[in-house]
Amino acid sequence: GMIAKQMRRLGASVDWNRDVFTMDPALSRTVTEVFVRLYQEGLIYRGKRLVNWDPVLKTALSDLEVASAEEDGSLWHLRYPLSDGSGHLVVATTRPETMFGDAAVAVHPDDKRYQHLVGQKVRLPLTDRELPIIADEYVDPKFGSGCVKITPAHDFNDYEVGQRHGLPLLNIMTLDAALNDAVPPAYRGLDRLPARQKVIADLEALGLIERIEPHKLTVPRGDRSNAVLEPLLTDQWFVDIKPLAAPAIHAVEAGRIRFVPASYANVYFEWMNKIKDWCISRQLWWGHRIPAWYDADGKWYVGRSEAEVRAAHGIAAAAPLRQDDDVLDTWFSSALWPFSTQGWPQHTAALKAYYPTAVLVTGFDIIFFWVARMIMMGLKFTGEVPFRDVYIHGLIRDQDGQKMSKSKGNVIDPMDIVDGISLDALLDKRTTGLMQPQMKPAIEKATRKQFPEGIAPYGTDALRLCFAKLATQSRDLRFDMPRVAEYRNFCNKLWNAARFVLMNVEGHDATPQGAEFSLADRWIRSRLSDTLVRTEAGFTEYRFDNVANALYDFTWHEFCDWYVELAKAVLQSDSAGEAAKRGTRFTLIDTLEQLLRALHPLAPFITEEIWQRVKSLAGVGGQTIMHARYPSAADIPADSSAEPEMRWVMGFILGIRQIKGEMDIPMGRKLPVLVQNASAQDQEYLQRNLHYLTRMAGVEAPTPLRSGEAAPIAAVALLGNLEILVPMAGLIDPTAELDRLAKRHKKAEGDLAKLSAKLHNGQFVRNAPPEVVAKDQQRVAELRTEIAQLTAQTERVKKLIDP
RNA sequence: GCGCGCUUAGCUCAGCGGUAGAGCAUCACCUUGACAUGGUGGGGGUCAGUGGUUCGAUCCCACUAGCGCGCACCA
Repeated sequence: GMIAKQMRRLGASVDWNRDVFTMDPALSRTVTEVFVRLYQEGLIYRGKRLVNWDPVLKTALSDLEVASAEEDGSLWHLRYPLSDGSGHLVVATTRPETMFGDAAVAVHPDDKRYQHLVGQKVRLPLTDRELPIIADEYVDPKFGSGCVKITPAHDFNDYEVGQRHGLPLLNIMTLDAALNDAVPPAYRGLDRLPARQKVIADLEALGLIERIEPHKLTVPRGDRSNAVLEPLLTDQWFVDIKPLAAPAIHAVEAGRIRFVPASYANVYFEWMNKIKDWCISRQLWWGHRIPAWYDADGKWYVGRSEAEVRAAHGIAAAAPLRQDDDVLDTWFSSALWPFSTQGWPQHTAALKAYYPTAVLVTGFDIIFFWVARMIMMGLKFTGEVPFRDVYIHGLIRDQDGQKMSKSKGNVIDPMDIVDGISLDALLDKRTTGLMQPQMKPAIEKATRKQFPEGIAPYGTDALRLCFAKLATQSRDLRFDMPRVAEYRNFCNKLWNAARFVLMNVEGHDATPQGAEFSLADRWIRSRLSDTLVRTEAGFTEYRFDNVANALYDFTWHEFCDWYVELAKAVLQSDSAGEAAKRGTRFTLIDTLEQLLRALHPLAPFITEEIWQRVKSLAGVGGQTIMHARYPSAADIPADSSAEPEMRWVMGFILGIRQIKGEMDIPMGRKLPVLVQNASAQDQEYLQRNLHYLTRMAGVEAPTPLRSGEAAPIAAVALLGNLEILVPMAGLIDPTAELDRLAKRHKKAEGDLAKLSAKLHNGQFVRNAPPEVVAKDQQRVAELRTEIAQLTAQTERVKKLIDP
């Protein structure tokens, strides 16, 4: 329920009518059906096998649920006396307590030290048993003593050796991992660890311990209980997985399923090629029960129901049948999800429509648990892959790169970012119901430090935009609250931009027919077109970070920073005609409306809210933005003349702003400006865009310097060959201006030195593509002009200081 | 042991053969009629190290160092 609520609050647009639960009757029937079919084909079998046993949860686990970690232990070298009394063999072990389950001692067949002993016997200390000495390639002669005790019922490798040599399986443990009645009375009932102490002590007393050395060993623990697992011989159900894995491997090899990023296919192949049979039975009370029934003799029958079993095997109603108490591994039913949810085994319309799906979006941590098994089961039971693309996103970690977990107390509930949470409530949330209550003070301290005032409310859109931005190809994503704030601010920016647009369009004529479109109008459309090219590419490539960036940059740095400001020059001008104002109003509302649709998948709530007020003004119909078409670059041609002219306008404005900024001249202060060296195009651009330049740069109308007229002492901005002069009298500190010039001069000289060295290299000129060489040559020419201008300017300013 | 990933500005991360980018942080200026959750401008990087390929390497290759992950595992 909580997860469903989170999904709704996060604006997931899923079909809630199809909400189902794995243990719903329909899905349970699918589970049973699959089990029965696999059993009938011989792909599910039951048997006494060595499995990973969790002695705390008292259930079998699959290999995937085992988390191994290196821990410190000891390697005990034990003396096993030879039966003929001629001495002893030394075996090395990390598990001395399992000696009661030994069935042999093994040496390598080529090991000269022990070859002569193969076939003889040793006496197992503390017991009255004798063990054969066998030869097996499994033994590494260089490790330990080169002799290994073989305990087939308590070690996976020893099990294999035992199978090869026909050794007996001696189970010495109970389900609690205590020693059972198969061991000498003195050890019975002891847990394995106390038992180990006692065995060591007793062997020591008998002088049967050669030596003990410290040893690092990998200890398998249950991923839920953290208990040390025991390989234990129990009756379990297994899936014979290789016949299912082969087609699943092929489907990915053949490209019928594509992993994104592609490197995850290797992870998949690595596991699938070495896959082992899947233990699917669990000794838990929660889950799908195994559809197998036992008669009084312990013989089992698999079927869809007890009635079917009785009918199929002619078992009288009076004869007792007992259903298997075990349940299935939860991933067994999960593996069927793509088709169990669509009504399989019936050939439903839903199955036809929604299987396979286009994409599975998931985390890398469940590629084996879930993705691989869905592929195997999907292919097996429908003959088709369950999905075409597997998009693997990274795992959100905390600000220190730690995986979020309840026990670490570093979990952040997305709802607490959306709604905000007080420190007290957050502390409460993180410290109640802890498995390890002793962690509470540390968690409290860390939480207080990180969120001294709790978490502010940021809203769903900010969180979603932030996650999109974080969705790079990397597999760990550090969560960073300032990143959410960044997008909260973005939403605020968008909101205010929309206010501006509405304020200027509501109650005015914004129809495009017969309107005049300014340079800025044409330019912003062209930029929108380019932005949509980028969002389309981002969605296609599953690069949602690129989508978020493209929309962020367009909204903030093109639409707000430039276009809205340029639009003011038209809308607030007395000289601009109605047709021009109409063109700008239309472009404002139209661009905003398309931008909202472009942003909607990432920020569903704010875009809907604004769109409802914008749509009619933009002449767009529809009930909800959710059903509006995503805007397409194909509908908006790029404008190849507006872009360069606008770049010139921006260059002009930025040049003057830089002078003002560095000289600490308030932007509001109108400055007189002269231009020099203007080309025909510069003059044309200048004339056409005076209204933009004066407003955005905060200058009076720039006047061209007449030929022959002496330039006043001025700060200079360069735009190609054009020199923009800001007279310094009374405004600019000449020393500061010299610093500024020197800085730019140094940079230009550095660039020039690098480039000319490159161009003097004959190899470069001969081998590099001509356009690269031409570009560098042009750049060198520009730099030379710039340096000449800067040098001349520096001289002029110097004279001012020291005439 | 096998496989994979990472190392770019103080922080979090893009870029990945042809003049180093963003956000945050930082400094200066700005109560400008959408927005101070803001505006304008600035400072800040020998792109982990070494070698190779190339006219040219942050980008490709090899090795080294550090960090991390997965799988397997020597009793």
